[in-house]
Amino acid sequence: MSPSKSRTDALMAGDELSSAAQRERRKRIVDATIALASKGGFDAVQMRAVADRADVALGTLYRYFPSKVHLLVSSLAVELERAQEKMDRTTVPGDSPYERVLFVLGRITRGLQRNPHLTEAMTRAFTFADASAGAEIDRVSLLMESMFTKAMSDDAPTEEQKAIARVIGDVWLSNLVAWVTRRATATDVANRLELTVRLLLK
Amino acid sequence: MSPSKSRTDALMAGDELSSAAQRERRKRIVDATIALASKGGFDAVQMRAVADRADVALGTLYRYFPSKVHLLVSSLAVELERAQEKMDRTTVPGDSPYERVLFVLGRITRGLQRNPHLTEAMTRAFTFADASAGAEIDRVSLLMESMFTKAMSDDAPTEEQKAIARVIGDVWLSNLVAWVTRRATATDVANRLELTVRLLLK
DNA sequence: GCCGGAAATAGAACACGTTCTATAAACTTC
DNA sequence: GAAGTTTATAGAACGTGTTCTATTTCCGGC
Repeated sequence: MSPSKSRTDALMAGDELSSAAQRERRKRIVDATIALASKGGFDAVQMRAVADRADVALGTLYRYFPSKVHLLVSSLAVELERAQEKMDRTTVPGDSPYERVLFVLGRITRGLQRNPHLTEAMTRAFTFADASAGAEIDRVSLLMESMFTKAMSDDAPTEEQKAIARVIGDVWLSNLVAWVTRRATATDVANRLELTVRLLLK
Repeated sequence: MSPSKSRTDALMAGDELSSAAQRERRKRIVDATIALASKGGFDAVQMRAVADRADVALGTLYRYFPSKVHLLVSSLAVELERAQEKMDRTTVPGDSPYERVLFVLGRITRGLQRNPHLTEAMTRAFTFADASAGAEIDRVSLLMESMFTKAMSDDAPTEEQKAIARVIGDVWLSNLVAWVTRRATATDVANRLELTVRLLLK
């Protein structure tokens, strides 16, 4: 089914690229993706345009990322990691898990809403991903989960906390999608998230 | 943006087609869609193949459903309505909302899992839909919400119950997608749903 | 029955994701 | 530093969703 799997996976993992030139190419590709997505959303991330902008050949792009969905989900992971790092450098205010989770949620949500096109591109790729992008999806899911468990407590999360974090993640994503597709306003999203977290943590 | 909107909407609404021939065409199209999706999932629902199988021209197909996503989401609505009707004829067992919701959830989930390809096609279309399919999406969302609120109580749902139903719907969909993309087993899904409903209703 | 406009048809055409081919450049290893 | 291998390049080619065109069929009002 996928003859060159191991090589491709190695390239996708990203941390372990043989040469500096390759790490650079990869970065240029992700940057181009984010730039195009920020400007025009999912549809504007056209593989030929990404290749052009990143100054690589189309074939090279496909060697690094086996599909548009992989590309966008990997970029989402990159963005979430950035957000996570920023969050780690912040002291999250609030006395209860409820307050702290809401703070984190609000912060990230507003961050994403500041760049609607990018958010649209990434959430659509994320939810459209098929089995072949399972690894990337799991990576993002774990990032999200840990984001919320960290907000609940500094200690290692309990199973229940993980479950709560997953539920919050699901609701969060679904509301982000609703916002992106104009079926919900930013206020709707904030209200629903607040309500959800209340149901789960109060 | 969409010059022929009103006409298209009329056709899409489906209940109000001018002639019997048109209602028939529409039904043939949805049937063909479901048949193809059942056999090979999202990718097998090719517009030319749907048109062929429904015995309509490609242009006609597009007159009735402006995109593949509209087509699949409308089919999902049809299927959910069927499930809802079946459920309405059933007396849902269980003394608490918790038990009753779990029953409904388990029933529908197993129903969908009996036809994995169809489920894959529909959930992917649903989550990939963009703003232009907002109406269809809302229709399906409402169906889902009412499914769960009905399980909670026979009376008109409170705001809190609606909120809970929405959260359950979000988690349900997300787990269905995880199952469809092989990131979760049927058991995983059942466990997570149970856990979620417990958190919300116990 | 006939006419005019709407709807349906067959099929070409186009756009973009993806794959393939042939060639060139960049590396490894000796 | 030359030979062989891997990686990158340019661009053609292909598949499928979507749109367009020209023609034909259908349907409601006369």
